[in-house]
Amino acid sequence: MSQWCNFRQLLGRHQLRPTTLRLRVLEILGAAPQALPVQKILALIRTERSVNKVTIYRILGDFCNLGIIRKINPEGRSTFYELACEHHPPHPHFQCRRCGEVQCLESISLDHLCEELKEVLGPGALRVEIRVEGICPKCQALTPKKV
Amino acid sequence: MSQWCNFRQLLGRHQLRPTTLRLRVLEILGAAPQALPVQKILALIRTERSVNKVTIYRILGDFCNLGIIRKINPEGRSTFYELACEHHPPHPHFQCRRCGEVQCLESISLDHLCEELKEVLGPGALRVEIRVEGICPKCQALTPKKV
DNA sequence: GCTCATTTTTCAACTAAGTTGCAAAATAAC
DNA sequence: GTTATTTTGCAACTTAGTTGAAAAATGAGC
Ligand SMILES: [Mn+2]
Ligand SMILES: [Mn+2]
Ligand SMILES: [Zn+2]
Ligand SMILES: [Zn+2]
Repeated sequence: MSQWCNFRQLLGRHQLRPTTLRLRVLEILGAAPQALPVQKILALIRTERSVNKVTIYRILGDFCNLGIIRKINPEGRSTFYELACEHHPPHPHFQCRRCGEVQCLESISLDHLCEELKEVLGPGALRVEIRVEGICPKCQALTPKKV
Repeated sequence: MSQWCNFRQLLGRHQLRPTTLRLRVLEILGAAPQALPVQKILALIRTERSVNKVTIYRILGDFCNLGIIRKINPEGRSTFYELACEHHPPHPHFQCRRCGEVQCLESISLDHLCEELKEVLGPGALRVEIRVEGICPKCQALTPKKV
């Protein structure tokens, strides 16, 4: 998604050392066209080297607390993550019931919807997560509708 | 939430026998002013009798597949459920970062927001889940903001 | 370069939610 | 009452994520 960020600089701004793993996690999230589950991130790194899952969980947890990445809670047991840099303002997501993938609906601004919601919610609302559920085009194609 | 439904009838319509446990689950969800986590449902029933968690998971799973109840995926590891009868059309939810409770924002109609989203999504969208995150009034009161 | 303090990564063990297959119990149909 | 079907329970398992403490890597001061 974002080749535009300087990840070393980003980490520095948050007093985090630019270790190989931290940079790799950011690169992976930055290159992904969609939000990724932890397992996928782990698997990608493990094609190159060995890592302990605890390390990845801790890296993701730290990034999330600092607001560098966003955590997404989709249907199912695994959590997904995506970059939260200025090139990726918050947006709704689409999750496929078949394959479980989580697509970004970047064309839909959350700001607009949030305005409506905030009228009712007041200032207590810190974040809004919108998840649309359905069948993705890829899966639709696999099982064409019977006529 | 809903004392207005005839649960025996509801189960009958779906060819499910009106067993004590199934009715109890519906009553609990119907009486709750908010969505409940599985653990809470289990705990409530266990104040009255002994139950195996598997049974509850199966009852909730069946209800969910039949559209009798709705599953909510909040932050955290436990799933929440709520009645999905005609008295409870889909609506956004508010989840507190402190206590984790999931309140229903019934005053906000999803239909309106869905219209906007559907323009972009086409007919592939089967369901929309909106989750607002923040601090609930109860928890706000416990930790008053420092002036 | 060497020493010490701090940060990062690993390891092993654990927790908690949810699942599976099958047996026991309850219920309905005959 | 006997039998077939549905529901519930039991035990064992899976999977995502967590914990605490040790080992390894790094950085600062010398
Ligand atoms: Mn996204
Ligand atoms: Mn609700
Ligand atoms: Zn799909
Ligand atoms: Zn609260």
